[in-house]
Amino acid sequence: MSENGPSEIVVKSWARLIRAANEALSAVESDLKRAGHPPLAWYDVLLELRRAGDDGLRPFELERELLLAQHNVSRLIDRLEGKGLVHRRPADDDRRGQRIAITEPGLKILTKMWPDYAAAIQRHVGAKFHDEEEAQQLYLLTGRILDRT
Amino acid sequence: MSENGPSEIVVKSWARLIRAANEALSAVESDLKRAGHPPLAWYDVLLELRRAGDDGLRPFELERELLLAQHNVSRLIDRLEGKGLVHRRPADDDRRGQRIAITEPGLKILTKMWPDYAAAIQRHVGAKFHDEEEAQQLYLLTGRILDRT
DNA sequence: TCTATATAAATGCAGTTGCATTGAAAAAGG
DNA sequence: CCTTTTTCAATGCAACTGCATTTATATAGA
Repeated sequence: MSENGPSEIVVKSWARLIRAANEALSAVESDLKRAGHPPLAWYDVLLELRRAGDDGLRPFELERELLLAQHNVSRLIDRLEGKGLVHRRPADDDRRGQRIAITEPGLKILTKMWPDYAAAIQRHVGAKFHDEEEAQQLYLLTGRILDRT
Repeated sequence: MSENGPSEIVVKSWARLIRAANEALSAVESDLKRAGHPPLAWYDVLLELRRAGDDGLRPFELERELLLAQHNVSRLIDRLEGKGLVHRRPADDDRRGQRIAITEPGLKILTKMWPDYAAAIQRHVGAKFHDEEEAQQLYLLTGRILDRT
């Protein structure tokens, strides 16, 4: 699969990949919004921070994990901090940097969002598969695109 | 696959679907930009318009085809018109509406972009597959999510 | 050590998107 | 018909994103 031009079927699966991801994402986002939740990006950040524990993460680590641009992370954290969901403190081993940790209210948001988020995933993605096998296949194929072996 | 909560593998394939689409899309977009091309959204619009032929399309038709918000289409057309790539004229059967058609320069953009676009698709998606079979599978699975049978 | 280079993060500005509203014309319903 | 509702498209405003630049600190190299 590494000849010159893309085959017909590659182009078609490219188009559908983009479209399916888009549609699923907007559907899920809109469900969440309707239920009064913050945008998904917030969930992603908070989830990473919960995983990281009390020490939190450096902004540039978040950047790598979430594939966001640097300035974007900077301002996303601004907003989350503004709502009291995360906490900024200087990194004690690098005076250029800081360390972002999740707060109690931040943890609450995560648990409050999850049921609706899970339901939306099931509704807009899970329910479309005929069996678990298909989910597994999609997992594998998207893994290919992400170079996960 | 339509029980209550999403299974583990559904959640994981959801996450990868979004991420793979994102990464592939930004990689392709960045290739195009580096080559001096306009954003992919322009390509999509122009492609639809070329398909539609001389009569062009109504903005709301573009909206449906491309899954864009109404006001977004409106301004996207503004920009394309500004560059002379499309042409607006009043719809003769509906005085509220208009009809958008592609221009000669618009057609040129399409043909100029395609080689680089195709190469980018191949590089960031096609090359990742082990065989055509896998592309076919992804096509099918994303089709499921889009409710194409 | 002292200078040059690289990295961490913030910020100003422009372009884009989302949201709500508006204006106009068409379709529907009495 | 005439009123009400719906549809098509544009626009003002706020939020967000991308891009380039800036500030500060750390690391590398002469």
